[in-house]
Amino acid sequence: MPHSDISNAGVAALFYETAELLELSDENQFRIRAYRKAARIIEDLGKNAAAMSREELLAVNGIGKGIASHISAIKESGVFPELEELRKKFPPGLREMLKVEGIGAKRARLLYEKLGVDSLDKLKAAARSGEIEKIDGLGGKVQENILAGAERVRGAPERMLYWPALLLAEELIKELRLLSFERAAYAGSLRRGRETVGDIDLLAAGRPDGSATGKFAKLPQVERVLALGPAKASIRLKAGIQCDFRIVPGGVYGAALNYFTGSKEHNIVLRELARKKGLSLSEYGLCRLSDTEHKYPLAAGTEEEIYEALGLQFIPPELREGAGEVALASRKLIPELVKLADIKGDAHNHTDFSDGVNTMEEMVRAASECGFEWYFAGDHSIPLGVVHGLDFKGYSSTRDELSALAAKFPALKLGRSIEMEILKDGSLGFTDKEAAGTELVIGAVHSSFKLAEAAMTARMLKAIENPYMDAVAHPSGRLIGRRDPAGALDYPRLFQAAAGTGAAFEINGQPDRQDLTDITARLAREAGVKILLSTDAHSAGQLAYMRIAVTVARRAGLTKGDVLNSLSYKDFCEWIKERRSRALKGSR
DNA sequence: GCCGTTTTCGGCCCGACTGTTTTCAGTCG
Repeated sequence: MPHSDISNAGVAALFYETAELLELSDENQFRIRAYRKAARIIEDLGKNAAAMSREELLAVNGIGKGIASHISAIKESGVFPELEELRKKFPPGLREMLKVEGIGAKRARLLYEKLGVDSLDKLKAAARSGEIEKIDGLGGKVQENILAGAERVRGAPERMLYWPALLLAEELIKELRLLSFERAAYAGSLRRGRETVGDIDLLAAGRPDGSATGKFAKLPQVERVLALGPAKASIRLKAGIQCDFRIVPGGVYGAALNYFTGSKEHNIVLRELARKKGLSLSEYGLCRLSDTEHKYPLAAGTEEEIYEALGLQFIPPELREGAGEVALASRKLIPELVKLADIKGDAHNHTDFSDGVNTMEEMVRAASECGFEWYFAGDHSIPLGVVHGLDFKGYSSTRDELSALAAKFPALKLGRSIEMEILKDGSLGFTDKEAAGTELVIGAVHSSFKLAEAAMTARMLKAIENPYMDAVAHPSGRLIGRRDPAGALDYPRLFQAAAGTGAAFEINGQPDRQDLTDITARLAREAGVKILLSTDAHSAGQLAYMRIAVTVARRAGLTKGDVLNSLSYKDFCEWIKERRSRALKGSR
């Protein structure tokens, strides 16, 4: 029976496991790299890999004949035969051991072959009994570290949401400034704007003489020091996340920032490109191959110089995932991404009329202080009783209240939006006649998440076909780390329908939503769907979440023109009016 | 296993830190 419904995450997991077992087999490192790369590419594909044709798969950079055949075998049988063979060679416990800090493939295999260690428990026992230090090449210190590492091993590595990690990084950078580093920045996956991060990477310009890393390792935020050298410190923060801090000379700050921002895949593509030009790229700059001491860099001070010296357009950090962006940059096809300064307003948020904590006036004041040109104050609709969803009467009376605020905030154009319930059958919380009397409808699902894929897709399609559905909010319903996305929604169909009625889709900026994601937002734009960036603020302070929504949009490659928030108040209102009138004609 | 304006074979990014060694392997990012 074909298993074309196997998810991309499922396929990727098989390839990641294959890479690990090949590593234990001491296989060709480039073959291992190819599996890891393919796994990452598949994770971020957007479309279901198992449902793609061989030709489509081969067109993806990083997927060749081998991987394409493997995917087709997995689709047919549900298993990956090569992986099944590898699994027979090593006990499953060896993969557990690889999670221990300081144990890689070589040591795991060494411990297995010399001592028969094939589980975390046996590993701890071997360390305690002093057997490990007797092995050639290992010693007492290694044994000690392995024991400590084995005690700390947990399940899946914990990742922190983008927003708290960002605030933490900004706090640490303030500390670095107090240590008199003038130039310091966060890099890594945080700078690339990934929805969660596994660690925080910090960089500062200065003399790597050991005094600064030492001071950094003594900051009050530090729980434990993992490694400490003159140029680099790795620490575990009390907030429960690792932080790698690196000091580089000011002259190579740009090269270091580029290297430290990654992604690893992006760096590899850049370095390969450099090699083809007879150059070598590292955190010390772009140098001639002969200049092994990095004494005469051709570019090093800024990232811009490096991309230019490689013959590339500058690539914003959010696009540096090794997913073809370097090829685009070489043809000058990187778009001008939307930025926070382009954003003129927010349309999805809440007051204390429903489940927000601030009054309408407080929200409007906060919006005004954000420098917005316009603000559509929102609230939930019926029948969402638990959050005091408004009926049409409630919507109308609170809209009058909003109008009364206009005089107090003359610089801010105001509107009233409603986060409209999409019921189980796809109908809306308001009748069509009532919906026609609203200024902006943003539809959302808050119940019956567990419908099967077909039923959920049909429900959303019906909602999108409603001519008053102006935008669809957080379609997957996921809460990162707490609630999984609604089972495999058929996004291509939803986006096709939305392109037909002109309905927009939202990128929700709540830290644990980020929904649409970078991947689905990219698909939406390709289908011709407009995107609404939303804070979904439930308090005045949460209007800052627009920054998150913009980051997701940038990762999706969206420009100002793709995003409704960049429209002036007049144009935004015009968009709503025209969209509804077109959808009404289409629905007749 | 992937890839190609030096093509279908022979390459494939680069460096810091640690611990164990006296020049390097393993791990990590």
